[in-house]
Amino acid sequence: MILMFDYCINRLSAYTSLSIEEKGVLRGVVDKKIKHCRGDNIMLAGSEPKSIHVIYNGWASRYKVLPNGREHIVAYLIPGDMCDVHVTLLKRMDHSIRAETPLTVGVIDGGHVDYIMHCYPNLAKALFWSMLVDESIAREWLVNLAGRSAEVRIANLFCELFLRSKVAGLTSSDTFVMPLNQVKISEAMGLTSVHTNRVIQRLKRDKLIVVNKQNIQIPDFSRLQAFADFNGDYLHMGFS
Amino acid sequence: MILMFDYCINRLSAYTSLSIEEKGVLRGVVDKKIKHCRGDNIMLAGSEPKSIHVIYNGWASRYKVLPNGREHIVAYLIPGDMCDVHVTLLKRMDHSIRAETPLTVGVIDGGHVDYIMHCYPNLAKALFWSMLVDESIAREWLVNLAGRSAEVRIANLFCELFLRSKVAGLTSSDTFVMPLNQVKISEAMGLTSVHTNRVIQRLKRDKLIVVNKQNIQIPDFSRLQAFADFNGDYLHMGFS
DNA sequence: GATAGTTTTTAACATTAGTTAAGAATCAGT
DNA sequence: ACTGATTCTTAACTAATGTTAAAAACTATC
Repeated sequence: MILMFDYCINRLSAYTSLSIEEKGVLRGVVDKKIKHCRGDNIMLAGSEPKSIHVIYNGWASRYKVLPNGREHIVAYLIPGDMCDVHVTLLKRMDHSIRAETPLTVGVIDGGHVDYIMHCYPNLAKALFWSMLVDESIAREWLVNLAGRSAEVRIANLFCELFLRSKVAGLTSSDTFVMPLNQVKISEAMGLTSVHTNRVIQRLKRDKLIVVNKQNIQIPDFSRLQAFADFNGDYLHMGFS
Repeated sequence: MILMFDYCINRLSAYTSLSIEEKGVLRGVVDKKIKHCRGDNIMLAGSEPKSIHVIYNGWASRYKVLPNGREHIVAYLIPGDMCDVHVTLLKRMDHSIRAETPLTVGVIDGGHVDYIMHCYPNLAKALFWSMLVDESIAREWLVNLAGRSAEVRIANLFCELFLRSKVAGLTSSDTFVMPLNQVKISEAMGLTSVHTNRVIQRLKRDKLIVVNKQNIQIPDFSRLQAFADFNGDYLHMGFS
């Protein structure tokens, strides 16, 4: 359980190396852990959270609801990701966050956030950096939705999720865990679940991915990367 | 010319009221003005800019190039917007920025940025806030691309651009200036220019917008808003 | 190992948006 | 006012993705 925070530390370390002290501070400011069931909202659009949340395990999504009732996922959150650092400045959530699997989050409340921001400038920068990487990912998703066919788009998503999982320390060799079903993929990719299914079948048939329950193996990353027109620069984690 | 910076100050004022001193500091840190021709790159993906840029007049776009040569616009920048505050943390640009009209930018170089960040915490927060609003806009664009039909999508864009122009102080009553052609709209909306044209004709025919050269009049904003399924919360500027 | 719930798969058909290419209208510079 | 360049518009045709609904394959639980 002590290791829970390490996914987050791994991720921030892609930006800057954290001192033993800084890592200790990060672990120390977590006030409590909360467990959520799949489907629970961690945070609702319009709310004004006073604390920030770090995902220990499980996946979550940022999503918005359209008037026709359809829900659109604008980001996936994996272990180590922080949910809402931006509320230090934006006051109100402009989207909701939901647990997409059973999930545990660490809660760092407002006072502790302020403490980090004032006393640990290097940590503060790392937190802002992680927000900006989220922004960069959103921009790449825009290109993905606007300019790539369904097949290339989904292949691109798998490349991203594999690398993000890898940086967090969640992969074993060429395999990562993708605990979301095809409906959730379709809600993020702007496709129907039927079409998402057609596309994933083709990716499997062409051995670009090998799926075994929730484990996705990428037998040849560079082949998938080429097919997907994927360039990892936007993750700002030192990939070409 | 002294008033050039006011669009930016207007925008930041939607977040926090700036003191006379702070406004003076912002104006004072601008080292030089640069004029760009339409089509000029202000900043290239992969570069490591040391200064930040504020748009005085004219419009720009953030864009990425796909291997097939197609260019995708991921954000429009209007007078008062800052191009690249995030390079204080992200080092490399993950996208390019281009002047889409003749354009003047103010340049604030690195030293001055550091000075603001250290000595004017309120200003520093305002700059970070503007980045986070950009991120929020990117998320809304994701929903727009993934979940709305071409007609509603473009209507939504016009709502956004009208309100952003209004906050910057660029509108006169119900009219704003949209200096980009239909090709540029299509590059942002993930549509072909032919289809963009079809859609804009329908919006004009239904009097949701009235176009006169580069002036776009919105005779009944609430009607356009309803058609567009637009909710301005994501702009974080106090709209419902 | 039977049952209910969830997720994936299939199929037939409908619709939106893309493609290509050409013509009309508008604009900028002389 | 004339010319060339740009932008907008139209048309006929194509392709990608959406829609609906039902069946099959899993998964978890008793």
